[in-house]
Amino acid sequence: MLSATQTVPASGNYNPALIATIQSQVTSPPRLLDSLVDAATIIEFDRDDEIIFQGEDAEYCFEVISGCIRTVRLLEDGRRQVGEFLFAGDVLGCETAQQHEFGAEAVTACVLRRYRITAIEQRAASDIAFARRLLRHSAAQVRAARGRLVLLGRKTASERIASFLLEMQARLRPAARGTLDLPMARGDIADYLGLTIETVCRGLADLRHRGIVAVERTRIAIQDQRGLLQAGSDQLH
Amino acid sequence: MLSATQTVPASGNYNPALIATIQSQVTSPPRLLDSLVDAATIIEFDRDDEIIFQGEDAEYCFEVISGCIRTVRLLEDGRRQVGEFLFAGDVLGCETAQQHEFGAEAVTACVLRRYRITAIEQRAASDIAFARRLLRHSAAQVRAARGRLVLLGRKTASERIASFLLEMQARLRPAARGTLDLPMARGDIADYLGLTIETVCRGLADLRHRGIVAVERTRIAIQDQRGLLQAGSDQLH
DNA sequence: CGTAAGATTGATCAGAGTCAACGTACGTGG
DNA sequence: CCACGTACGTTGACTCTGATCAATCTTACG
Repeated sequence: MLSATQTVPASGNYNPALIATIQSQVTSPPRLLDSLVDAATIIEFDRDDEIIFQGEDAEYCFEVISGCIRTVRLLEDGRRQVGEFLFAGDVLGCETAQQHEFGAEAVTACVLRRYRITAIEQRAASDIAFARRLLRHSAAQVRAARGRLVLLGRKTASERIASFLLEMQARLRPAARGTLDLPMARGDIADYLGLTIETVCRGLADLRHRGIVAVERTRIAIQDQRGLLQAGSDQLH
Repeated sequence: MLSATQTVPASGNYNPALIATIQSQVTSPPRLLDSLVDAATIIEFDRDDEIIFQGEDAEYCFEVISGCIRTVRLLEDGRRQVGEFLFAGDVLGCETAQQHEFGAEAVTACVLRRYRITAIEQRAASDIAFARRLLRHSAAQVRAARGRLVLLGRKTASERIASFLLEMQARLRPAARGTLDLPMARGDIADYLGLTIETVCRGLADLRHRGIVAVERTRIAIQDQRGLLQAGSDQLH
């Protein structure tokens, strides 16, 4: 199963452009786990490799150097919910719980930096600036998850899909002007949005017919930003 | 609107039994904000009072002394999502964001202790044990919100209702043996579970017909615990 | 070039939403 | 103390969104 190849301990020479941080993290030039980088191990995974098993004891957490990860919760009968997608710069599994309640899988081939959770906890116990950075990160995670409650609880299929594209637009560095290259397949999007593959397709087709996006398999061109915003119903009351 | 009556500053003489902590918090006898109690103000609210307005600048956070609170997000067209219910001992709005992204309203008349967020941040900057307690709390919030993603994204109406009853059973001290007195109305439950009022009623009726619960308005008697667990599909893969 | 995995589209079905009527409990005021 | 009114809860009939089942198309890759 775990076909991960473990490479040399972190050499520290990563490509900063790859890890350009996004959105909320823009304010914190020293990234979340930077100060622990020397204690980390670089690990690579192939597409669909299991990075964290659902229910596994929480021993490690990971920072994404490149590639895309999904977190996943499986119900007994096979129903699947994707918790989040992670991209370069994002951190995975550092909410200290006894067990990882979501699994994590590689959406694309990816490179991660692995940290011991105990190391993080020790650092948090002695370095207050570090603890506060963790706290900020954690608060951002809370807000992100709660935002998704609205999407899953109250939005229609097309709204969910429009919101999803807006989120990806904000988080993915657009390939070309207004063009997104989605790393994940329709099934992953469906399980992220609480829909089926077919409904995701139809939702995209709907946005296409309305002239809002052009869809070419995994490549999405956003042609009407205002229309997409409107279609997403993201504005609050 | 705000018919809150502001009383004397915290006298510190609350009923500990009322605030008996639950579930995850059981491990931390010194409660989250105990050390700041002297800087807090006691505030009371009537049923349906607005405690935090959606979009309001984040200046205060609250600890529930008694009563029940709901956090709420409204979309422009009136669709509503309840983020969480809070009971005695729970803490509200201490995830430091610029604004409160959910509003908060009193489900029942309630008594709160109000803290300045700046006070919390200052304390977190100087007291590392406090910062770690905040971190634990925040991590618990992340896990709770993510658990709800599965419920909203992948569970059927009856499963959501069963899960809800199980959650309330765990969080509410049962009135009598196996009996829950729900403080919230059907509409609140519906908006918490991403359903309509009617579907909540039908779901309860369904559980009743299956001999799992007895329903009498706001009072729910759980007659078949195993059946309820099964109906909730809460076991993971 | 052939195969397989993924994406799309169509037809049909079912679960939950909507609309409407009715029941029940509680609080208020006569 | 009772009668009424209101808010909330329940149930039924019907509708509609999104799921399911099935067929076809496209692309990537061996």
